[in-house]
Amino acid sequence: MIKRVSVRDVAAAAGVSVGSVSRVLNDSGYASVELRKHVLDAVTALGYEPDFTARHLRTGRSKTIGYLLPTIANPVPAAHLSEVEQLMRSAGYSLLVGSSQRPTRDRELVAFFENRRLEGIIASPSFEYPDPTDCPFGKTTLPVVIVERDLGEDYDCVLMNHAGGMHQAMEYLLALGHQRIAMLVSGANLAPGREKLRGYKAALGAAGLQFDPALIYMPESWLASSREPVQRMLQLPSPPTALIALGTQLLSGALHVVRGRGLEVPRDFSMIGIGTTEQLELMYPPVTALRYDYHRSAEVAVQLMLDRIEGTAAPQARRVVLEWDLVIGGSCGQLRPRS
Amino acid sequence: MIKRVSVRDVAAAAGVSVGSVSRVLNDSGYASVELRKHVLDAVTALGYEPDFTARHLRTGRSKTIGYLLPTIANPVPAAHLSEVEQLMRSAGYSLLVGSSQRPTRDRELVAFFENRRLEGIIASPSFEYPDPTDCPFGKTTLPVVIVERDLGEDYDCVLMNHAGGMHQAMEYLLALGHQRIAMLVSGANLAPGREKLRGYKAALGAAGLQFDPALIYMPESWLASSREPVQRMLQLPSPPTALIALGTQLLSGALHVVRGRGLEVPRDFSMIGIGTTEQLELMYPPVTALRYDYHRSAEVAVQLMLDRIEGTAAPQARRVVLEWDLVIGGSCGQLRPRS
DNA sequence: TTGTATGCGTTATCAG
DNA sequence: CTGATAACGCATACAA
Repeated sequence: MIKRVSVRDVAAAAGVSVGSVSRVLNDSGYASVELRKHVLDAVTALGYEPDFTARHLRTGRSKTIGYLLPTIANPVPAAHLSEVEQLMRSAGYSLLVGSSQRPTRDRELVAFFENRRLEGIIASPSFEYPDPTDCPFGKTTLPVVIVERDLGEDYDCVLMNHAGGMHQAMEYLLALGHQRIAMLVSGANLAPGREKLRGYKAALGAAGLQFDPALIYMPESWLASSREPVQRMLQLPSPPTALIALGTQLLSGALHVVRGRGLEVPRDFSMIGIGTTEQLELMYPPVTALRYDYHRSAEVAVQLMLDRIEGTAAPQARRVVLEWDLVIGGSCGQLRPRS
Repeated sequence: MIKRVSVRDVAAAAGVSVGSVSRVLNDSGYASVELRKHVLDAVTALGYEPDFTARHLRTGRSKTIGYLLPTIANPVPAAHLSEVEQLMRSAGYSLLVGSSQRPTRDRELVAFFENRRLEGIIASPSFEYPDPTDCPFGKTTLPVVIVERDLGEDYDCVLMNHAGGMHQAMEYLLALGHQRIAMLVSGANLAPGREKLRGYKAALGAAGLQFDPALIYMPESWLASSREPVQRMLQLPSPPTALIALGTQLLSGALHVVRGRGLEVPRDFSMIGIGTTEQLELMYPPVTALRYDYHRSAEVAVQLMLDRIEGTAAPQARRVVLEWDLVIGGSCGQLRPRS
């Protein structure tokens, strides 16, 4: 443990009291120009920087928030985390990151964040806790902002209009004449997956079409291959003529199977994918896709959190729903009669 | 600021002194069974948990380390971060994450980590600072472990044998008869890219072949498309017959161009990629690739760090170099005479 | 074996 | 306007 310069050293060097040093540095209370100068000179001379921990202990403000997510290895949440980290840092806060891996650890991490006196939690838990009494965030007094999960009306949250995004994608394909449209989405047990399925069904219903479970593939894990299920779908008596794959891996697997069967995109088969702006720019040929604006989502999450911390927010929970952009590429075509 | 239970409350409830409470909880000094029982009962009754910050201020141990990287949005470092976070947490440490984005911010983050009295820094800086006097880690007294960067002999570091990995890949292709082998690698300015180029040249030299810069594409950014450069290469008078693309995006772009020119893999053209175990499992058709064991790398980084923190490490810096596995898939074939 | 008292580095509340 | 001093919650040297 190395000796560091403290307020006392500064006070001694400046020939003033510790209280005065603190007042100058925090612009609290009064300080004559002369005294201020002495203090500031001593500060630069000694290279003094106030200690974060001591300040935290005294003021109760840790200037740190926790970010809880299932795993940082999943690139989409990781991109969100990255944005939040930047925005929070420019607002003067640090990020303590916790990956829960297992649902049971959601709870542990919240307890841990609380014990470290963080000022808030931004979370995408690995489970949605339908029973509010055993929700990990139920007892905490910390401000909580939920991202991409639906934990009910009690929490500030920012989520995407997955149903609406899917609806857009479906309407686009339906307008091109497609009627047998497959859907590949991961995370059946969470809001994003559930809502997408809802949007899918709604669009189908609005078009007066029947829902066929054989055209749906919803793995729980984001690490899942779509090759076998797509293979199966294409062997159906009445195979799909279009496919919506909301996952990079899901899309590439499907693309491979489709091409392997001699189908050409978009002539014989239409596809819609998903991705961030960066991912979509790299795809070639350009695929028609829902574009995820993780930057905007992060912005909202940070704003909700800061409003809570500063206390400028109304007491009731706020729900912000963001829309998807359907970016038209070249992977969809008019349905052609089967040969 | 809500009132929390403190040692004093526990002491009062147990009818003992604060010192005794502390001793019982930390197993330091003596404590009779009876006293211990009283304390423990009071602790559970009140739900007391020692305050992290106060303990930190008192003991000087923050039980937190900083992880510095260019951006969490890049999936490969993010996977590494994810592993480190888990391992560190089971060792009782938290991770404060900082993405530098710009090289100038490497320095800011180190200062910040120092100010918060973290116990160490695991870093993949965005620049390698050839001049040791202006290295951001030069002045810090914190233990530092460098990941996937070469900052010289003064730092503990864990890196991959990129030259060796590339050498393996080259030998494999050379043995198949290929002589014109293209190389696509990002990060020309950092150790991973630089070393891969070195391995490439070495393998070429060992085989008595000439180095041709026209077969090299080394963008600085990990977000870069390989389509145009590969297009150019295939139009050369003497085009490559094989290609090593060490990046998922680089590979998929190249694959698209190659197929677009009517070449079939592996019959007409051989390719070698890169990825984590999870990524490789999802690729289809299975591609021959260098497998990155980020788990192992994280393990080593954490061990190096813990050895430093616990002080069990020898004073001199340790350099751990890990090998790549060349996983044979189905994307490479014997060179066939040109038609 | 246990209790008391001091200090970690701040900020904040008082007098002066 | 400024200086002394008391906390914040804990660990520990020392006294009992």
